[in-house]
Amino acid sequence: MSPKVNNQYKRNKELEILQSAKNVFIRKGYLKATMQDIIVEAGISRGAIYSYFNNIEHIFEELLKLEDEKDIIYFEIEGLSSFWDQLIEWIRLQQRNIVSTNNKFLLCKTEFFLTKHLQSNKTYNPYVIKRYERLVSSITNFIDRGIEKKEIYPLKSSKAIALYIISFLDGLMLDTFNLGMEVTEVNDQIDVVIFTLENILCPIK
Amino acid sequence: MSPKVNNQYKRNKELEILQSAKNVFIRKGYLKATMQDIIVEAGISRGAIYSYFNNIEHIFEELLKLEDEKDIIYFEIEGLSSFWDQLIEWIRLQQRNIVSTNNKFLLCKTEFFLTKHLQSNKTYNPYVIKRYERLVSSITNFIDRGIEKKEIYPLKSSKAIALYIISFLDGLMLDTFNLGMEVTEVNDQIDVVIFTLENILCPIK
DNA sequence: ATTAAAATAGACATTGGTGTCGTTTTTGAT
DNA sequence: ATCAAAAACGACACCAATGTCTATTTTAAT
Repeated sequence: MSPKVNNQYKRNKELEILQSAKNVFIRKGYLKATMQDIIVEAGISRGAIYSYFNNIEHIFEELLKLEDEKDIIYFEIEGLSSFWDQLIEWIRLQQRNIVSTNNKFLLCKTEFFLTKHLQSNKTYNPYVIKRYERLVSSITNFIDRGIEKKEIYPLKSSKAIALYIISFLDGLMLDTFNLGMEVTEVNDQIDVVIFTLENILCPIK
Repeated sequence: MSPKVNNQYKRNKELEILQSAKNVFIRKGYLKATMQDIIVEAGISRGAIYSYFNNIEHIFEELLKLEDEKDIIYFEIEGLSSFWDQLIEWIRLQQRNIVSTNNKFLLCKTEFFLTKHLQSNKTYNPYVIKRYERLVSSITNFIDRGIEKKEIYPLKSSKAIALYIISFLDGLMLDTFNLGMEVTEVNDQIDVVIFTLENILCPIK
């Protein structure tokens, strides 16, 4: 009688596999990546990997969860600076993400959601919706706090403005990925959107 | 001695196959669609289809060309109404496209470009760039005509505004497809973007 | 009606991946 | 050192799709 093996070990191996998988996804995209690829990248055997994950879709979903854990929603941190400064800082952060090359995995996510949805007809993925709504409410609440603190006097509803910002950034991200930042002129566009936000949020001074 | 067969016939068959292919793409998405599917949908033999197209990527590219022929760029038609009315009318058209289900093929295109780019690393697709720039310059020129006619007094460059509009609509399209129009609240967002355009274009009256 | 080229059919070999399963190795409690 | 359970291995049977190739049918000019 002697049941076996460490508990932390399994989790580590799992994370190791997920990291290898991420490399593969970034290199090949979601749909073109194969179990084979991940097996090679992780330097593990077929049998082993299947004892951790059922299939490649499962792996991607676990990876998503993992990334979400890391994902600190910026606006949930109570800011020290003014509303406007914090907003602009966040937009600049997004700008840097769009331009940098580590948006690759972001694009894999887009591919994943897109193809998943294109297959399983008509039904929207509740997980994706939850993610989106979390971001929306985090920005909405941020705007609401700005109103409470009397730093802004928005001319449209907080939520509509939040949704608007997200759409714009998603579109800019997608187009820039497909076309390059020279073609989409990211900086000019960000400049425009900041201008429009000033007009719609009406920050004091 | 007697060479053979009608010439128009071939083209018709080609168009027929492309239409079937489009149905398949809409139903399954680009990457999940197979030659098999198209063969069945078109009710044609394996041998026949391969005498028209080399592979499924080839089919999709031909389909793209075909769709582009149909694609009338709205702004290239000289409008009868005022600048502002014409702009709003176009945005409403986009709004309807986003909400309607025939954005499915639009999403297949996105999937195609995305995965194509995710594979062939780093290099942007010149065809996609051409398409994008055509749209950009068509909107830009439209705005410029508005300026000439003294109907608007924009506070940012025409091109930056054009790019901004496209990004926003692309993002809204993508998110709405993935999440549904109830979640993205399309109408409210369109309302916001029109408001911002009024502030940035400064139409007379 | 004949005929040769073109168009179509569908069987086939091949490829590239999947998930399973029996075997071997490793693990850590005793 | 022993031992049973857990973990890892990798061969394998299977599947779905591809593109090719030979045979058959259709076409329209003669």
